[in-house]
Amino acid sequence: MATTIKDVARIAGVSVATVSRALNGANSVTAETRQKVQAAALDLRFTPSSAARSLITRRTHTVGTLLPDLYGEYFSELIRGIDLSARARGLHLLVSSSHGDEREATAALRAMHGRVDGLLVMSPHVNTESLAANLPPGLPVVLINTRLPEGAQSSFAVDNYGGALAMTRHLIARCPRDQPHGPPRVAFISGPDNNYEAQERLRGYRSALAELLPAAPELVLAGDFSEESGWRAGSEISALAQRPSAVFCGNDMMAIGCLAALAEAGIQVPQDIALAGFDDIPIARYLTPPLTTVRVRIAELGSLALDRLASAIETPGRSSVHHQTLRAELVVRQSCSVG
Amino acid sequence: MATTIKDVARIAGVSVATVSRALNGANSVTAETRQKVQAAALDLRFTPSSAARSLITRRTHTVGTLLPDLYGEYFSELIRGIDLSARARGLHLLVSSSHGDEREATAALRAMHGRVDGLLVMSPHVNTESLAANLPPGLPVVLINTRLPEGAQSSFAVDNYGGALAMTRHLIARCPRDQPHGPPRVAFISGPDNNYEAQERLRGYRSALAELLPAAPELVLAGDFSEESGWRAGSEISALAQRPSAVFCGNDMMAIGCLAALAEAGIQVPQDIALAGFDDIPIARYLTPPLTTVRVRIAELGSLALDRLASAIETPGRSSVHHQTLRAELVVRQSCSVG
DNA sequence: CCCACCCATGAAAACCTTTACATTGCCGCA
DNA sequence: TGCGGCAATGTAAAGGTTTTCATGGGTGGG
Repeated sequence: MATTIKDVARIAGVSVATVSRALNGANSVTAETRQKVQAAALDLRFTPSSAARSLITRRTHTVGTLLPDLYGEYFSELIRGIDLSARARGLHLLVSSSHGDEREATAALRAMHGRVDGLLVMSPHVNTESLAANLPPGLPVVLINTRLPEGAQSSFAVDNYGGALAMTRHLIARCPRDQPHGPPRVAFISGPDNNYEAQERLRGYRSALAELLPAAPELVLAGDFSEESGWRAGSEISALAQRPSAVFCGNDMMAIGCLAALAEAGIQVPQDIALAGFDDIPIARYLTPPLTTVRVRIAELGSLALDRLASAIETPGRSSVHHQTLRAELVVRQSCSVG
Repeated sequence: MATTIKDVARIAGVSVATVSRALNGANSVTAETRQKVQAAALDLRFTPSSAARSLITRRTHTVGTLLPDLYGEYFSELIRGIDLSARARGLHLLVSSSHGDEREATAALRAMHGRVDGLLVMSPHVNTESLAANLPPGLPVVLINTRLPEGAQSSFAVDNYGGALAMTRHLIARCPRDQPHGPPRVAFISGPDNNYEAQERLRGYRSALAELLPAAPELVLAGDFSEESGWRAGSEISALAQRPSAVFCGNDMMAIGCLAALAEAGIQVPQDIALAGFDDIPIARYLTPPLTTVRVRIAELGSLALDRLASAIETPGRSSVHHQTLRAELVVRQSCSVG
């Protein structure tokens, strides 16, 4: 460790205060003095102790992210977007993830205490109360894809409901009424029960069904957003006596698994059945067939949330809470083109 | 901010030293006193300031990771593995990525100064000298997939060379000598030039070629590990007058892009051409056709590296440097089954 | 019964930086 | 010439915790 600001002061022949001022760009320092100090600092490879600095400054220049998981391209993209904006602002990124239950999540929350200037939260296990209870009062927080709280936090969300609604409508409409296989029938592979996004997508599916096929029963298969669960659901569908005309998967990962299961069963997409996903992860367009999906600008979501958090950190007083919902747009590719 | 150790001391009616001892589990505290202190701490929602603590302890309980990028499932998996082990040890994770050049990389390196107890480095832009120059002398560092240095850092690597060698051999062997389409010919889609892993994989390809097809010229297409570059290379291959019998992609992402390009050109895999990737990312098995690839236990790689780092942090003296290479195993799926 | 020792606790130093306040020296103006 | 004021720098406090050393009281043995 060794070299501290005192060493620099000694070598440069000035006081520690002057060193601090010179290195932090304060204006009341002679050019000559500043140069002496900088030379000494460079010479000694001085790097200020961030612990000491943040002890007095009460700034860590670090933001924390609380994520439910780190698995798959969705989070990969999200973190990428967050990281992009964070680095642009000179902020460091502390990641915490995979907390299975609320106890773990609040522990993670408390652990952030004093390590971060702000928090990006995307977790099904965290609600407004537990945030208030486990975080220092003034800490800026931005929520991602959680239930819109009445509370004081800004939030960003994707229009999961609208996207799912549009996609389900599309899947119903693509199937001509007078086709030989009977009426259109759309199955839905759901995400984890406690996941807000999954719930919203399911809600969108149900709304469209109620609207366009009020008589038809819903056909929902349990999934958990993993490829494997998509595969299992796909197998179930293959075994069905009356095969649906389309399968709408709660996310792209499950669509990938489902596609594999269908292929294994000799069911062709889109000829025999249409397939759609949600998220438009980068590889979606490269599947065979390219996957119809709902585009969510995941990286942008992360970027925007971090931008918002950064500005909340910079201007602590003006807590202009605001909620933004990002549109989700239909991306029609071959996996559900009309035979 | 407010509540500090002093407040707890006042409420509990003891000194700050006793509070510190009681909360940190020191043995020389009466059960009664400890209970009083804990009650007070709980009551005031006291959380120690990590800045103050690490100022004196010289421990941050945080490890940093320097990654070249955050794009795609490879890094998603790597971080997942790292995070898994980190959380098991109560360590926090500071991620830094996407530094395009050496200047950015060293800046990121210096920024870690004092924020972390150890560093996990996987970057093409960082060498032993720049590590030594930009980090405090005693900081434990573990390298991932870099050129094995003579230096004092432990390192973990995947046997990229061996994996590529085995895969190329397999691709050559699968093609019977007396088949109508002529002799076996294996193309290789390379990764970024400055990437050590990419270089090793290319080297493995070349070795196998030199060994089994000494007369044949190599066929290397430029790629950069992204799906898109795989797609471009796939298009080039489709347009080739004399089509190779197999394409070996430097990683799975490029294989996905390449597969899409081939499909678009009406070339069937594996009937018309065999396709193989590298990494065995989770979705590889769910492609159509399922992708033959080289399995790299990516998450395990991250876990092991972090475990190593953690033990280096815990026992600073015993700097038992060691280098470990993880085997890469062939995973044969349908994308290169013999027609 | 007294003394030595140990155990629980308290007081204070140390960690390193920033910053409010004090000081010094200089210039210009009266 | 003397003084107000300003610009540059120094001094010291503050930030919250851990830890060393000191202290006090109690206990066991002589």
